[in-house]
Amino acid sequence: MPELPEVETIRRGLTELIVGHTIKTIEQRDSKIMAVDNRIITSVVEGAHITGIRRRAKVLIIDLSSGYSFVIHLKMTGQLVYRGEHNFGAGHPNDSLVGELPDRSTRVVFLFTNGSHLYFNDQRRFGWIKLITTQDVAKIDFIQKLGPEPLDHAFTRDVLRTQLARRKKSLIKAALLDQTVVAGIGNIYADESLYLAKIHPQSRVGAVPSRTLGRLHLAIKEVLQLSIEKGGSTDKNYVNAEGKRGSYIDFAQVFRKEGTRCPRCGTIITKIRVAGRGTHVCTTCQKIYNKSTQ
DNA sequence: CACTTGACCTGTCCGC
DNA sequence: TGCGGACAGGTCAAGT
Repeated sequence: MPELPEVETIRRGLTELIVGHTIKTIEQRDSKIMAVDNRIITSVVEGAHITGIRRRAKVLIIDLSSGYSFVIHLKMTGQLVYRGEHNFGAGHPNDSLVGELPDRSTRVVFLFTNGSHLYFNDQRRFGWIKLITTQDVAKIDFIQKLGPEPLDHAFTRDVLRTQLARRKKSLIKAALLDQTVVAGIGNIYADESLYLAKIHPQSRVGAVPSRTLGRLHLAIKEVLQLSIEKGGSTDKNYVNAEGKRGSYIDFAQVFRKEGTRCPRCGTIITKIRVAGRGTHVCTTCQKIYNKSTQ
């Protein structure tokens, strides 16, 4: 479940590993994931080199010298793993979660002229890769609708308040998961941010006091920033560009912590269902705001 | 328009 | 041991 910190970690890793590389060819093994006409691959991909890698929300954008870009969404179980010409064989003594590649969940393979490979693995096949002109990336409907990047300086307390004002009747967790409100937050960081800000996920947005939303703004930034420093969170599937785990999950306060004690007050953390998602909460620390008392 | 729910997928786990 | 069903959750389509 790559969210903003995981995708950012992959972006940084791939920037080191493949920017400047020239693409020899692409192997599309699953048309549900990627279905680009081979004539287009020949004309704008083969022989092009990678000029840069960007991220918007949970989307990765790989720019090519030909004026085209790969737009990649990892969804739930997508991975982008690089293997140099010194391929890790089976039993290589590293902490890679991924064995020999390609394997049965490999959907797309990028082959570079220096003999190295980039593998797109996706167990559940929710992810996708599109190839469009670099100019058109910003015109993709999904990207156009995205809300602000939470780690940008432009994302102020007031921006969060304004964005949330459109969803006054929603449960606050549902609003945080809405990519048009704030971009890049998924289930893990929604739960962690709400815990840090001491807001119950079933609170109605319109009932949460303005200063409490200020606390939430700070919590979102803190949680995402810490996770990037820890290389993201590996629950089961996520790996970075080198196939290695992230360690943020060890720092999580509530996510997947049901049955353990709240670090702040000692209450047992419970797991409930909010907005159709498994949700972790300390019912003592996290206040529920419901009536529009404001 | 605002908001909620189900579908898309596959691997894993739990109870019988 | 095998098997059905629930569950995982990012995003979109369809529903209220």
